[in-house]
Amino acid sequence: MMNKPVDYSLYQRIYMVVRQIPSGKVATYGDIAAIVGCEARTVGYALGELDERADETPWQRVINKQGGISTHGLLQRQLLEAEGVEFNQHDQVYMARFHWTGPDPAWAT
DNA sequence: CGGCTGACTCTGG
DNA sequence: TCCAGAGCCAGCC
Repeated sequence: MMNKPVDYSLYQRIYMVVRQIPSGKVATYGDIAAIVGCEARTVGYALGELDERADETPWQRVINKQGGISTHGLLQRQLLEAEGVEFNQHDQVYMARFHWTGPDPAWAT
């Protein structure tokens, strides 16, 4: 069903995609970037403007490609573990088990 | 309109 | 394996 091309800003689209990540799963900056059509850095910049207290967007589910956390490590890790995401001895998420494989088909634009 | 800032990823040495 | 440089987007003074 063709949704009208909403004039949401790139940042808004990024947040939109992030909210598609189910609890207990994680996605990388590159994944989000590929979906909204921008560079990985831009995704990081967008998330950087979020208030950590803003529960509207599960920013903690977005991690780097290494499966680790770039900054504010502790808080983000705590939140992920609370959702059932496990870390190995390298402080990286078990991507094979928790990596989000993409948006829900029913979501399709 | 110019300049600054910021949660990434890849490549080479 | 560790470190530095490049890439060059969007939003806010």
